[in-house]
Amino acid sequence: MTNSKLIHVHRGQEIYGAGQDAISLFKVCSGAVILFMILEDGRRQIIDLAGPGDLLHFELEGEYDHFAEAATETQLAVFNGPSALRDPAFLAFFLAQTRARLAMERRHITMLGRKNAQERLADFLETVSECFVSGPGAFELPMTRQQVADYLGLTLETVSRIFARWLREGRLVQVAPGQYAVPCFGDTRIGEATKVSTYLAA
Amino acid sequence: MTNSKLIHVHRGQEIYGAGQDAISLFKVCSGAVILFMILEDGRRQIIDLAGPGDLLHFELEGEYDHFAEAATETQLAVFNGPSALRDPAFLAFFLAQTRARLAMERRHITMLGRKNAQERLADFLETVSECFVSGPGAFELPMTRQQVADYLGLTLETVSRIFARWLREGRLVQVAPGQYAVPCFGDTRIGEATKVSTYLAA
DNA sequence: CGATTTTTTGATTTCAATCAATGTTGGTGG
DNA sequence: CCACCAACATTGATTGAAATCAAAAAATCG
Repeated sequence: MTNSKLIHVHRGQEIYGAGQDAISLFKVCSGAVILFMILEDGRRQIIDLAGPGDLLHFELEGEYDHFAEAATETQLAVFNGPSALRDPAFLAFFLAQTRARLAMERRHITMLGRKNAQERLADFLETVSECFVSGPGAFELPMTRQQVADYLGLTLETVSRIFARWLREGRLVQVAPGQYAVPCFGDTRIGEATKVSTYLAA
Repeated sequence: MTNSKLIHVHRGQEIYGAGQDAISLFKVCSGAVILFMILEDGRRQIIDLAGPGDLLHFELEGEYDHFAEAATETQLAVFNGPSALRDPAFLAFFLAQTRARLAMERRHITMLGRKNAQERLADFLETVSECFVSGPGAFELPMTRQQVADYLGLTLETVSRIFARWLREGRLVQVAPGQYAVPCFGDTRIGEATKVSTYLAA
């Protein structure tokens, strides 16, 4: 059995940063972690949002090239990479996570390169609604407008305006602070196959 | 020893496509391969440009979610994924390639989300100049303007305009069709540490 | 309850997209 | 060998989506 220890990190706390030596692997047990890069002049781009079950990175040696920070109160399992990979079950998990992350990043690249602001936000809310369910048809958005903007390659003003418009038009409903719902969910007139992103950005 | 067979693919020929079953792993021996995704309405985003030594993908089962096409005349080594991975040396290579691809994609995401057109092209030419060397300070660009644009999330007109400006200003020199050089290379007044991308986009 | 952070909203600007020709290059067959 | 065709590239004029600049309003926290 691969052994690990559990740690708790607070909202906003850095887990690791660019330039530091990669020693441990981290798996999210609860909460959410943002992974991001920062350019010399301070521009920030969030690469991914890791939720329960996700590994944060796949480095076994050398330095990190990015940052990891808790977006909410978070529990992490910490592993020693090289020794954990000797466990065939862990290796299989590691490889599966790797493939999932690569696929996620391909989608992210396609989104940033070819989609407009509305499509980006719609895609993002769809992803979040699948990963951070908080009730029937409702989901938690564990990020500020600035963080959403940094994920989508937009400004916080643009994100705020699109949220405002969708809420005004009733495409999106705020059920609690940080919690939203898309009313078309379960609406049989629209059909089960309707994607949230298609509905929102229509 | 992990066994493989060699195949040749012509410029423009598809190697695999989204929806097909992933059976084989491919390693580029010579030439260049573009990896891309296509949206329902035809918008295309190139995810990566694979050169000699690179694996094209890391799927061992299931369907591809993207396309691979030869950008030039290309030689590929084809492996059976599951059996190749039983070779520890191949597994190490596979993991290293995986990490390299993830890092590349993080940079790509950051570029698309936060950099302007000039910075994107400068970054790209820097990457290409390291991977496709064709002489002292010169490099081969194995792609059309449209392909460059599809990699950078721009239009071909925008790419063409920036190329034209840099060539006019002498920041970039065309040494042959499809081959360019950045004159600051080896210019001791600028210093060895000068990055091509910094110089071009300045 | 005051102070700070976060969000909203409005006015204006800007960079790249789009629309529209024109020019070049490379491959093919007469 | 050269003329022609198709793919590729350039260049210009104009538009448009999102960024930027600038306050004001809400939410969060000690």
